[in-house]
Amino acid sequence: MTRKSTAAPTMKDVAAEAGVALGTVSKVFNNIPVGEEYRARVLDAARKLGYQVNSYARGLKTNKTSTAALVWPTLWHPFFASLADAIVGCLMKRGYRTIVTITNYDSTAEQQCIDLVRQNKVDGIIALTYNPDLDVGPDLPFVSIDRHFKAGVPCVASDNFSGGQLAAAKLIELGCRRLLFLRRGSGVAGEADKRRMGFEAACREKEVPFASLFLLDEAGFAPFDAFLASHTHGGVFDYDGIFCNTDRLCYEIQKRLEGLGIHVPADVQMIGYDGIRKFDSDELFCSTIIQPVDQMAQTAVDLLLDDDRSSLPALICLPVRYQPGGTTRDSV
Amino acid sequence: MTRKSTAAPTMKDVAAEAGVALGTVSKVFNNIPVGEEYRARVLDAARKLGYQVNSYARGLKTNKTSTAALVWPTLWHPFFASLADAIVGCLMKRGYRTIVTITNYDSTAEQQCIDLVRQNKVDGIIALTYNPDLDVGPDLPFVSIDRHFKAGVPCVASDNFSGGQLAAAKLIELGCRRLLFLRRGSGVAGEADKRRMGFEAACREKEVPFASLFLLDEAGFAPFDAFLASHTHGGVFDYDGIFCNTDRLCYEIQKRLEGLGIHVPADVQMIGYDGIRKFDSDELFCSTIIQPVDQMAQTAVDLLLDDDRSSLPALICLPVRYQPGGTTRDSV
DNA sequence: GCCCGAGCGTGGAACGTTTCATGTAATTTA
DNA sequence: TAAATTACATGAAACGTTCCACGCTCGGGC
Repeated sequence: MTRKSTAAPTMKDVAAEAGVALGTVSKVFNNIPVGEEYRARVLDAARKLGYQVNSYARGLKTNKTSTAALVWPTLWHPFFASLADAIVGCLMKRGYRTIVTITNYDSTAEQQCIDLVRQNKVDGIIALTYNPDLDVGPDLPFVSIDRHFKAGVPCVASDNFSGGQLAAAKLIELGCRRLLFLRRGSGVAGEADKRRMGFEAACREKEVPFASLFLLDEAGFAPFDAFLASHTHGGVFDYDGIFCNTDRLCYEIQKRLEGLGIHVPADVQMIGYDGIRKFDSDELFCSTIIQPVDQMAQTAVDLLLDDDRSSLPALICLPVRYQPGGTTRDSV
Repeated sequence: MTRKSTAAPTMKDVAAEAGVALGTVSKVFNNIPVGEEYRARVLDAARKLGYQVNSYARGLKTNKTSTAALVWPTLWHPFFASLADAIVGCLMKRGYRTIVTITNYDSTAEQQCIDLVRQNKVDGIIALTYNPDLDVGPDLPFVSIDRHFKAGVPCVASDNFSGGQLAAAKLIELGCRRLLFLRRGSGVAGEADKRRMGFEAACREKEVPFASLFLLDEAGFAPFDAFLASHTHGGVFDYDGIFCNTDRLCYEIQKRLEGLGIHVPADVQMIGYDGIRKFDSDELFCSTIIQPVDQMAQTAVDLLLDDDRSSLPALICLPVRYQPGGTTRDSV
């Protein structure tokens, strides 16, 4: 009787059952060449005993865990959820499991999650964070999504600048004469603000008048309402094209405009950013700049797992595309 | 020189640095009483060296991993995403990390994921699956969401039967004279079909005529279109109330009806099921029966982690509630 | 027919913890 | 004051792997 029947069988049990040495069993489960005769005996014994490799013992010994961690703001929001889904899928395809931690957009929680998963000896971390001076620690592959750190941390993002340009160009092409950019938050650094910069660059180039408005979180929609009031003359809003830096904001602003009797896209045309779809159908919430979610996920995973981490790019911008979705006059 | 400076420090290093025995360091990190003097020395040394417990060594020794696994169909769909988000949050609060695996609704993948995470020595599994005869294996806490297995596997679900009753009662209360139930798929066993059973029970009780229609996946909307055609007389659809077993289906059917010039809620009132919201705002897609997502998550986690697994309930039904969302005439 | 090398299975050390039996010093009891 | 008891730090064994040095066997070359 090698061990109590309730405990999980170990390699030692398999070795005894198969009549081979411990090292031979190990080789079989690591795909290291072993005589056919032996391999068969080991596999039979393993099947008979219901043996499974203990990944904790393996992780202790090898310092490799086949586990990556995701440090994520939320799974609630469809954009983050779809990106998380794609990343988990890519990691699974490469034989990695994924530990998911959720920060709720909180800087402190972000640091805690990173410390926590580091302690867990994961092989790498993919994070989407808001804390600009996060300590990602040494010696562990780290890929950031959509946030560009100073340190040697590679960042995968959609081409925000081009996306902003594209949105402005589309609105102009569709006949708008005066454009408005809207976003939440205040930071003018980092990836997020490149959408505005691209937008403004395109407006300047085409000599179309524009304004940019930041909606601070604490102020709600008050700044927008004020802007709307002060730029409405004779019941007509001066601006006939709006680019919002997320689909969500676009949707909210649209509802606000409709509530005031301003029709979209008849009176004002609008474009959002992200490419969020209703349920998992094809239908968009608004005309939008679509982020290449699958490609971003694939790129992030490749960057995280691939060997040559000595020469990592600082920033990878992936191409975006425009698609009409009901808030512009090109919608079918 | 205790060890190369590039490798992570171990308890042995901390013990040497603090001038105490290995066992003492272990006690400190397990909150086992230790003299104040010693505790302080150990904590100082650990801080100085940047020591962190190696959870793989600990897991190997204790056979406890502080890790749970989620076997999930997708993170794409907002209902599943929000439930996953809530579960991960509950687990984090209790000091557990979560490994997420994604099955894409595939029965084979479901079994593979379960085998995979079992091999990983997780402390428990929470799953939302479609394969009715999944082998969940022995000796590992397992909680199923929304799917009731035969075996001793506890299931957490919303009160589907009451939800169906509630939907029918609401439609009748709002003036509907003839009701239709719609769902995808075919299985008449399990939790999913209880929504129909509750619906039909309420219709019978109140003596309101009704029909139930199953939309097989391969047939698309053809069965519905046929039903619609054969029950439309003089341009008027016989049925003035529809209960769909998901918000998604409700939304799709609504669009289909509107496309045919049948107005919701003026001509037909509709109620869905799930309580999905647009983005993370409060706005619903349709009038709906809301599942108590947070409570389901909390219950599942409690069930998974709490000690007394000898007397587990087979099924826990959590209360649902109705909320108008634009597809019924009680919407504001 | 002998020797050398290739090929391959063997057994043990090591990974970083936890835990338990052991030993020592401090405190209490008669 | 001596013995008994408590309190607590100690160090080694064990958890289930991986991996390397070792040694056995077999075959080819001269």
